[in-house]
Amino acid sequence: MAKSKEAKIVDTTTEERIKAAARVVFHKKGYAATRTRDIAEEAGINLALLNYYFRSKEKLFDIIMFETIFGFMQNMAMVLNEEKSTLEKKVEMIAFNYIDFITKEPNVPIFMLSELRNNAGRLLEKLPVKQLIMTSAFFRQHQEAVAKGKITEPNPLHFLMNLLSLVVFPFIAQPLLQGISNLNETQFNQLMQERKKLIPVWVKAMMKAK
Amino acid sequence: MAKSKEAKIVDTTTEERIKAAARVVFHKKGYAATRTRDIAEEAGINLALLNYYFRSKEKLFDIIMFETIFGFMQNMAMVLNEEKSTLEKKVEMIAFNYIDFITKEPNVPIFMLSELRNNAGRLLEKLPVKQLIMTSAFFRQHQEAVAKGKITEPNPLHFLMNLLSLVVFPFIAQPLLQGISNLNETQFNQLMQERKKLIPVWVKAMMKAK
DNA sequence: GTCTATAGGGGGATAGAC
DNA sequence: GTCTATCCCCCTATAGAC
Repeated sequence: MAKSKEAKIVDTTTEERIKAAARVVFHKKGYAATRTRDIAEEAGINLALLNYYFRSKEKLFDIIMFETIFGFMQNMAMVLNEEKSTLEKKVEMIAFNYIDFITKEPNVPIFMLSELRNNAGRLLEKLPVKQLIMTSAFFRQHQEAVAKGKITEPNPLHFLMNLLSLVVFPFIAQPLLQGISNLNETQFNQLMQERKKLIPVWVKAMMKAK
Repeated sequence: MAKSKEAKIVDTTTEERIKAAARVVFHKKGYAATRTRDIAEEAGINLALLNYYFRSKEKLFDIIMFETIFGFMQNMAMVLNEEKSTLEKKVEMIAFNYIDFITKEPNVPIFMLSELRNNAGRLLEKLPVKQLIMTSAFFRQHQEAVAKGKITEPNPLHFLMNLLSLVVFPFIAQPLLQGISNLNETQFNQLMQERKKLIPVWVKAMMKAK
């Protein structure tokens, strides 16, 4: 077996290898800056095969984009819909799961949000995200806590925004943050690991602020 | 004077009109998806003039990118370096100024952070951002508050990340947030206006959390 | 300074051999 | 299914007239 300079994707069907390569390149560069030739090279296949399997760059992109959004939202939807766990436990789960996930896939958030900015309508219409989150146990539990006076801010969207902000934003701003501090990538990731435990504490304090 | 279909940029020098148009298009689409023809059309000039004034797409982009980052950081650096204002006042100022700024320029954060991801080194090296922020009154005041036991989290980077997260992230995630809620743009902006007053309260509570 | 016309190259997609 | 060769459009950049 020939050695390649970099670790490439092997040991699956050709179609899967192209998709895996497309995921890597699209996530890193975005749609416009990605060349189908980059994907072919990353997959270790010929350019013509890409069109043979997926017809066009755009169709391949739509598949990757859909799977990316779905994979990102699925986890959140599952956690937010757990009937048995408390609100506090859900905050812990989101912080823990997403910090681990984004550490492994640091390009996913900004990729998703950049591409959504141009095509939110087309890309989101297939996903029943709205119902899954707005009618979740998370939102119901939030309302109950507000009614009992345990949470001051009555709008659950602020609550969800705050949680996601604290978890996701540092990764998106990573280049800038490393620019103004002197952290290398390892030190930055350590900082993010710390946040797994800090964010639930902070969120609890915010909930009761007035 | 001929009427144009859309409001275009007029009443300045040609060079300024091209820059203003480039700012609009680059901010909206990013470097790769922007065509020089789009910029020329937005500026109401001929494509050749763009190269006459700026030599190349990349050179024009570098100018816009530099000015964008500088404009964004300058305000922050000023606020963080004020010797007279308290830490709490600085938090209020950042929240207030940036929510207004980003409401007017909603594409700037994701544009900046997307493009920085690929070229952080080249694009940040000209800016003395590091010293301006890491040695600021803000960081010194934070350390003093920690010493006095008024703030529990000793790392000022967490503090700055949290503040920026709460302010900036909701704008970046706007398409997704509008997708899962049913807010139109006006309602979304009202939500952001609410945050001007809420964020300082939340941050104060977080500071004392343990 | 501003335009028209065009060179030159890159990138998506396909034809056709194997 | 997979490859090589190639088409052809689009985009950046420039030449040259005015």
